[in-house]
Amino acid sequence: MYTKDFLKGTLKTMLLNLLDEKGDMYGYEITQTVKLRSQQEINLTEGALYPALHKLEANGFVEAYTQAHDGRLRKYYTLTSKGKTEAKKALVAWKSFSDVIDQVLNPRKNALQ
Amino acid sequence: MYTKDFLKGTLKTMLLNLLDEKGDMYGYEITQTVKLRSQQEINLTEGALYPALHKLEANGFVEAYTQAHDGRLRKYYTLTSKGKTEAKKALVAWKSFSDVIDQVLNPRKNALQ
DNA sequence: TTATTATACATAATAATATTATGTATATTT
DNA sequence: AAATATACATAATATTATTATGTATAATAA
Repeated sequence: MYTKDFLKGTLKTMLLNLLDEKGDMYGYEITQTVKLRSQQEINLTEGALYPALHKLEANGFVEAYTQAHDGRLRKYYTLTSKGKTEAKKALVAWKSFSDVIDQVLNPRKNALQ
Repeated sequence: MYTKDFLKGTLKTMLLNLLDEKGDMYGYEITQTVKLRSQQEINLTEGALYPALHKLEANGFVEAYTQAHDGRLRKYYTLTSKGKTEAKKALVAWKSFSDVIDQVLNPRKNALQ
């Protein structure tokens, strides 16, 4: 069931697929990209973002390295090969999930019930 | 932000809109309808469904009445006018949310970033 | 005939994950 | 000089899902 994975959030899917598309990114950069792409609708909070990134790392989906930039440290995340596979799976699961919800909310006319 | 409402689930949206479309329904009937329409993908659990229905009732979005049927009691839920308004709002919010997530995952080519 | 499954409701314990608040620190803009 | 932006992180709390458990009747299978 997709349900289990998605009723609780789409954060993991966004993180994995942004890294897959754009290459290495650091946390703050991710928040800005998501804000921009969502027309300011999604404002990732630190309390959600950083624990989620740490969990992806603990699961071996990403690896991290720190780099200085203008006197501040940035922690960059890279997708592992395991993470690339997971990114694709998560994307398919999201599409399936949103289709299924749409089907529940507005079933095809030929469907039963 | 849609985020706040939806990162945590689509259950409320489904409940309100099924009642809006199909008229009065009882809990078990809702689980079967959702299972059928989702091709068995979504299996609403009692621990999620009943508290969610009770909360909708507490918020004045639905009203409940009990009816006997073949020796068993069914608790039917009816949308209130407040609930109808909420159903429409929730449907629009879901569509916006899924569009926004799609936009983050696969931004239009003309978009920045 | 008995056991299992389906129907029908409900709640408690637990897990997962989000929001909010707080903390540290530097750079930039007002 | 103060406020805002950049950059990371964690703790307290809230919400909501899963899982387990409980009660009860009807229908089906062994």
